Amino acid sequence: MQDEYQLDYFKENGFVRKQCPKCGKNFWTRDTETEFCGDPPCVSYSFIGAPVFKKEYDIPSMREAYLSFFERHGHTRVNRYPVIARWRDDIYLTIASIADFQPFVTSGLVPPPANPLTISQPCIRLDDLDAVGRSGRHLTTFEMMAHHCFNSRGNEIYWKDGTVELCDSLLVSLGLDLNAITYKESPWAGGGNAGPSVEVMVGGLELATLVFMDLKQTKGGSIDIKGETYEKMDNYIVDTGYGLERFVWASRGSPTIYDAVFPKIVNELMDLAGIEHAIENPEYAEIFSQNARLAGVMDISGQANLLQLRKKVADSIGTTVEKLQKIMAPVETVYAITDHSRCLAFMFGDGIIPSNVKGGYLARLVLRRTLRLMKELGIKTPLFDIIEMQIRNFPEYPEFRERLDTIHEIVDLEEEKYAGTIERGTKLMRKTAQHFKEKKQTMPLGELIQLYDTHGIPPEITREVAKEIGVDVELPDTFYSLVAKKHSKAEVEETEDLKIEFPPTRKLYYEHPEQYEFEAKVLEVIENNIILDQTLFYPEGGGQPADHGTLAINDYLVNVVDARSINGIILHETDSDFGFKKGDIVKGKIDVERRMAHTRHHTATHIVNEAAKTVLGKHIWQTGAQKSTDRARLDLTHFKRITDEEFKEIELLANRAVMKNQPVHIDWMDRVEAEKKYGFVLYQGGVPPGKEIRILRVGNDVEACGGTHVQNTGLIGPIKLIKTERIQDGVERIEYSAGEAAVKRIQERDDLLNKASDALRVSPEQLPDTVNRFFEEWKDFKKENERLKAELAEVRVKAMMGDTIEIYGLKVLSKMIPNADVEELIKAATEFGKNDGVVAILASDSGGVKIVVAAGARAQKMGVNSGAIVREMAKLVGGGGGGKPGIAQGGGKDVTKIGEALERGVEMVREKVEVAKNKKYNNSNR
RNA sequence: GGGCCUGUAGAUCAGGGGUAGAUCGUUGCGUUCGCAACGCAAAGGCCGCGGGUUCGAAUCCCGCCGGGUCCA
Repeated sequence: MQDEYQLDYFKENGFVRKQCPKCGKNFWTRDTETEFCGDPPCVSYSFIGAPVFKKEYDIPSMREAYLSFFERHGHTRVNRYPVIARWRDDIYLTIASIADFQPFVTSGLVPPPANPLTISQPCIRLDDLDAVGRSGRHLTTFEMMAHHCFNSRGNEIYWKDGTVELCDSLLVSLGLDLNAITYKESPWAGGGNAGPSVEVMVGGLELATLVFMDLKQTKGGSIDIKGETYEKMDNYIVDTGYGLERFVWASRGSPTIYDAVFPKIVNELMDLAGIEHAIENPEYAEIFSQNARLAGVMDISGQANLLQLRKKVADSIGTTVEKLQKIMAPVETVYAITDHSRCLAFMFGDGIIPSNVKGGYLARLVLRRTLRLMKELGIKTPLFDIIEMQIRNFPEYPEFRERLDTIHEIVDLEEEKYAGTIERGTKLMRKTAQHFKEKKQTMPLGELIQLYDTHGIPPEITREVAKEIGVDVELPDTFYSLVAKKHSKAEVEETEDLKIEFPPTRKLYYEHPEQYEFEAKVLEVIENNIILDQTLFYPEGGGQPADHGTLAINDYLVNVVDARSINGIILHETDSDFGFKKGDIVKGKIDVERRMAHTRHHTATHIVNEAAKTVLGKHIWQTGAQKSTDRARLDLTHFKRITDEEFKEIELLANRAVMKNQPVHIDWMDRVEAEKKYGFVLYQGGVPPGKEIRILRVGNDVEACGGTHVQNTGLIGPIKLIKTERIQDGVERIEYSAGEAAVKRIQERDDLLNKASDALRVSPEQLPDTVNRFFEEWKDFKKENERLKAELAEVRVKAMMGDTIEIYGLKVLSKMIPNADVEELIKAATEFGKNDGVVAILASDSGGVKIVVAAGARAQKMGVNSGAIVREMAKLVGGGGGGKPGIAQGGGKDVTKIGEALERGVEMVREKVEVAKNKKYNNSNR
């Protein structure tokens, strides 16, 4: 690997290769005096208070300086991509500039938008969330300035030498002394690729990383890195990343990156929090500088490490940890809020919708964290105001301002939701804490994890409430990592793809969407799969299921039950064995009805999507769609439930779009050109591979889409929305039917309505009122019934009072009440039980056997247990029962045994009382 | 995508196989010149929906619908 770093450029420009005596890593420098690799902890920051460039920059001027430098050096400037990586399914956020070009450009499948190119890509990384604000250098959101160059064998634009030379020239153009640069060797691997790389160190700060990506991970590859094997790629890529914020910081030499990058916002927030931030005060500035220097050489992710940092800083400036903590903590919190709100501005500006899953969850995570930090400082300003401040501070992102209203609504809603969670959580915590207080126990860790995991109660709140209640809690620093441990990682399944080498199947379904029969030559037969040279069979894709149909030679015919596309080769799966051979000419026929239903639903999906966007707002984005013959569904990001009115409006607009009978335009376009013209909104339904993409336009909706579509919207027929469903927080699903399926759906609805109104003998118009009336009446009758039963019970009790027999001074009633239900028996028995020395044993024959026994207080004292009596009696009638000593019920099936059971009940009373008496007698004799 | 929690009176929640409860709110009565407070009383429940187990389900099991929350 070390040969990889022997660049001609280094040799020709007087560089020397050295090994760092501290970390053992190799590095290149022009300055023979340089001893260490230039990377903390081997060295510490030297640029603080000593800016490295000839002038101070802010974000826009630095970005412009960079991009125009590379433009002057033959690169094409490319617009930034969104921070939400919508074109990828493996990551939610754009974490690096190269992410913009993965996977298709880097794999060579799709040409880059320009080559070489330069870009300044906003990125979000939440890995070091805890360190943000404290370290003086960590940010969740940063712009990665980059120049990329995509080389292929025989067509190299520039490679390592050119890259390092460009880096040198850039730094010189900014006024840096070349001797100050150290290029540290640092092999890079990630995401299935790898290659040599150098880190560009200046003043102890890593300003950039230059990666030379030329390896891909392959089973059995010849190059071994960290236990994985790699092989050389045919295309090799210059992947650089220059930290815009770090460049600005280095140009200013301020104590923290936050003060360098957004001084205005930091100051405003300091004011809001009532903190004096006298960064001009030398003494104060020195504390922060020292903190940043020391933080630069330490890992400060856990509480313990933070304390260690505090100690070091306190020692070095001669103060106590407590005093330092008092000064640092609030300021660090302000820094964190500044960073987080900027992160949120980007997330929401690019249209992320908060959710409990996926990317939306990350937005919620940051948002809630920010709210907690604000609460800590007592900042009462609505979070939106701070985000708005950020957005107004980015003149270079005008697109964010257009979304302000939606962002306002979303943020306010999220703030409300969080307040609700905290309120519920606090209550629950109080209850739980009280419970442990009463038991005089410490609240165990498991309980706290449970509270956080299932109810989202952060440990800060837990601690606060515990203090208030006065109970001890077990709360370690590593709380969050313990929570993380509780959740095991999901296994990624690997799909084995079939290795087949054929020319791509000619797609007749695109060329002749109106045809249903075709002839083709059999190219290969693999088990039940047939590969043809051309086909009308649409393979499953874009949420549209595969076509079914038949393949035939003369009279010999087989059914096609599935069609799949693998790298452009279409496999036709058949349901039975067949005698087709390579070279046969077959006649294919697709199931027209099935195809038409799919086609209608597919075009309808685009129309519903457009209608939903009009009704709900521009923020909605398709997250999934599925079509079938009788219905289709569309999942959309939306931050609240779709109301009935909106539902109807979407349906109406969709049908209007149909009735306009608009043409459906389908064009194959160069991918780069299409992206330029329409933007990423093209990729609602996913990102298709390839240089050319199929662009579908219906009305205002433009999407890359590989499905089959009608030629004019009128052919869709009616679109009937069926229902909406909230499949996740922040994602709404709309279900609908189109064409014949819609007609059937409407008819089904009518049937339901008719059946319901027929049952009540009213017309459908009167159904709501009538149902309402019936329901009200039913409730009234129920109450009436209950009252009457109570009354009846009273009457019965009076009437039966004379039928009791005396057992040891207890009045015992044993009676069968024909046709009485359990409730009546209970009411009567309870009524009896109110008379003190009474035991009521009642039974009835309604729906089998029902038994109820009630015993008054004195009877219970004398040993009568209703539950035991019922259990015994119920056994006789072939059932079971139980209850409390005062009242119990049970039942069985054998009606003929009722009399016997009643007798047994009376007997039981006698036995119980006798047993109790003897016991008492024995006890008193002891 | 994978967990976990949850749905009971207008609101907040208890109960967790055996007669559906508490607090607040509502209404009426009492006390008061009136109000607040207080005292007494009452009204208000398909215990989310549909199945299953059981003599019996708000309670246990399964499915659906709704809400919450964590992880990647």
